[in-house]
Amino acid sequence: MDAKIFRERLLGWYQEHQRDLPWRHTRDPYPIWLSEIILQQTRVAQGLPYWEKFMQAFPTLPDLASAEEQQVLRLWQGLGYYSRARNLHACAKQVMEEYNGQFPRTYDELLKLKGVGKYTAAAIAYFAFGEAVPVVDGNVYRLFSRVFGIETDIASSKAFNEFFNLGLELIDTQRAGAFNQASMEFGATYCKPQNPPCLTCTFASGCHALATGQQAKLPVKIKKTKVKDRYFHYLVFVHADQVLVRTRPVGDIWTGLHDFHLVETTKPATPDEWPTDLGKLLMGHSLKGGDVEYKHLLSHRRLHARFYEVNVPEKDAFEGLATQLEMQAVTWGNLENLAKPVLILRFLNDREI
DNA sequence: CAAACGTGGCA
DNA sequence: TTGCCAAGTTT
Repeated sequence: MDAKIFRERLLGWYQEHQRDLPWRHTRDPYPIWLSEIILQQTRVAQGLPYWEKFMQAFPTLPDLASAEEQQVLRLWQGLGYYSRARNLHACAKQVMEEYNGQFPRTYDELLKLKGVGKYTAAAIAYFAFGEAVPVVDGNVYRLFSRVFGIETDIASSKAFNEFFNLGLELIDTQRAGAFNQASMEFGATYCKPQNPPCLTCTFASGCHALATGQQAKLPVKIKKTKVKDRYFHYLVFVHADQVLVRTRPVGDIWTGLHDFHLVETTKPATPDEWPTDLGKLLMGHSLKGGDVEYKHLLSHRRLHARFYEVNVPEKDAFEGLATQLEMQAVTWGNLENLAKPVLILRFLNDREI
């Protein structure tokens, strides 16, 4: 399909069907950057409330830069991929210190910012500064691969260059218009991963995938990792209105966030089957619970968390137990008042600790 | 460059 | 229920 035809159809569709999103009403790079970080691997419906929360709490870049990292993480709770929150904060400080509080205006400079990769740099360069750089995200991979019949594995590194170069051909450098927004929007809401409505599509004539019935096969994405199961047996020690929390170790899921002491197994296990003596040890200490299960599903792993609430009548008597359990970096606190970001699991909502 | 990183919606 | 995967970046 000719570049001009593609562009006209895409922009024609977009004019009719674009969503009204708050970060589209501005060219201020700050709210645009914030939206792009939040929307990495995240749907608009899920990210929008967070964008609003952040804009409320930190209306300007200096507000965010001068905040405590803990406060940023607390606001990010529940969104996932928490390194984004740390990079967000680090980036804000970086722009304040290295760029005099002004976002750099070019793709190459934007790429140097923390948490800003090829996609986000292109998006900001385009949306805030009008640089005609094509964005290549999951939606663009899908749209281009289907319409033009590209069978390159989109997980491979050369795929990016191939799609980026195609984007350069398709984008109109003279009057770039809303090309990038339109291609992402179309991929997100019309040329969907499953069951796209091809018969009424504006690209119905000329689409390679429709002509060959390859909609479900494209884009090609080779997946390799197999699913692993992890079983977390949480011990929630409770004393009056306080619980024992700890900082999660670096190098694992939820790094630096807070949760409770846990025993991990690779299979379902009851306390007496745990690889430590913990289960037996706790039998004498009113171990209750075991009825709250939190299932966490990822593309390549399944997390199963079960919670055991352990009542601690006297903190002093507990010290010996804590030593035996080899518990480290733990502190007592009221979850509501903790000044630290706490990993909110369903358990907490259920129990109102 | 493969692997790791969260969560929630959908069929 | 299970699998797929979404406006990606970092290591």
